Amino acid sequence: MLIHSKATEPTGAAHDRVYRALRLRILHGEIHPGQHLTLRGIGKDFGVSMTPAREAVRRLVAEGALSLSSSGRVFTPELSNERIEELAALRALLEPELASRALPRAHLTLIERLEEINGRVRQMIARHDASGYIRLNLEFHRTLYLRSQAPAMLAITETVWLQLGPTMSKLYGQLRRTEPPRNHKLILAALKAGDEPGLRLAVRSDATQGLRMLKV
Amino acid sequence: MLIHSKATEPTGAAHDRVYRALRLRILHGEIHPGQHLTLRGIGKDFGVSMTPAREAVRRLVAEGALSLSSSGRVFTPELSNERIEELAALRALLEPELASRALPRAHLTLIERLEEINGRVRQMIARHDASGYIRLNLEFHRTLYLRSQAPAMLAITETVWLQLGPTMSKLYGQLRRTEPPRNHKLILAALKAGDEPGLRLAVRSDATQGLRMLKV
DNA sequence: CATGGCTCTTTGTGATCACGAAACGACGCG
DNA sequence: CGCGTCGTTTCGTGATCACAAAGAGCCATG
Repeated sequence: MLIHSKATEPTGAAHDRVYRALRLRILHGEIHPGQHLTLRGIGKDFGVSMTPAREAVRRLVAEGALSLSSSGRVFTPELSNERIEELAALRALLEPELASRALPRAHLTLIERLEEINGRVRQMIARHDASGYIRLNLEFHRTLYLRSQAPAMLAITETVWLQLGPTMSKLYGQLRRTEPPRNHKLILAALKAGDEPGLRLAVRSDATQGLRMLKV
Repeated sequence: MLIHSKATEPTGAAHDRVYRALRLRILHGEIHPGQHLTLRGIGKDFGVSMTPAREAVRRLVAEGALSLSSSGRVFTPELSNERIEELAALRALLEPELASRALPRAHLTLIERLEEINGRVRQMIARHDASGYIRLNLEFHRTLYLRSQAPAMLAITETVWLQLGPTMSKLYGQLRRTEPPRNHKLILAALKAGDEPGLRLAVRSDATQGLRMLKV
């Protein structure tokens, strides 16, 4: 089997393609906590052999997005209460800092883009699309934090999101009521006003509020 | 080649053994920034094939300890000024929080152990052992932070150390003067006094002071 | 009906190989 | 003497295979 391989994807190595696809599925909460994955199954899904699948999985394990049992079986971790609180504390520590660094660089075009994303967040809430809600909520935050010009800090923050991914889907899947993104409005207001303490507070609240409901 | 394999190491998979060994070498600054590594070379060093070497390298790349060029060549990254400042800011953000969480649990036996480690840090400074200094300095911090019962936060902090590893070795290799660990004494004093703001300040200073000298 | 052992299947691990691309070196031309 | 060009070597990538261990299912026995 030496032919085929890409066929549709002109860029990037196979293991990287598998990694990115799996990462998005985990980040968007499309894989349930405790669900098992097999290297041969992943390889078959993406039309590659075990080798690239193994590398992608290893990378995700290193980032905390996946766990492996003593025998090497791979699965999405089920987070304990302490772990959830700790990851929420990390978000509360990192994200206000990122937002604060983005504030002096947040011009009107950025704010308008954030408002547009926020509108789509509202749509997802209205149609009870949990996965779409998570995806657009993260896009809202990432769009803001990208302005902070702190790639290492943003990368670490994203690994925290990644670890929370499967658990968050459980939360928003259970979430029945259509709660409007109040904290997002506060974030936008603080951005417009150049209110740094208010921005930090709003971001911190937004990062921690939802996770409080996750406690078993 | 189906025989041999372990022979000396009864526990753990081969890729994990390679990963841990490489990780320590990077963390202790025994690999210079910009130095190239080859999978076949790593495999030969550890008596394994390319497969476990590749997995170990991939994992370290995921943690930011190694970089790979567009063609897949692996090397320790040379950090830019902005990157160093950002990683220092991350240390300044994370480590005071870890120390603060450890404070209520820091009993006398822990403080005595920290003082013993600190004494060995002084020895390393006296004998101009850069690698040993880095190793014991990290052990000082990790011993304290382990008490905070925040494994995810500690793990992220260690990846920050890992990214700084090769660059730190350059710093301490150039460091001629025998500077005593003043901040470590401040940390120990604050721990004994139960002085939480003082502890945060001392830890923050210790995390950022050395890195200021690294700016090119 | 529960439980223990047995076999067959599934799965991860590591070694090896073919392939293409990048790096390296030397030679020759200007 | 400098520089480009071509052949050689080195390297990463992905596929495939043998192997061991863990799982799952099943039957027999208490």
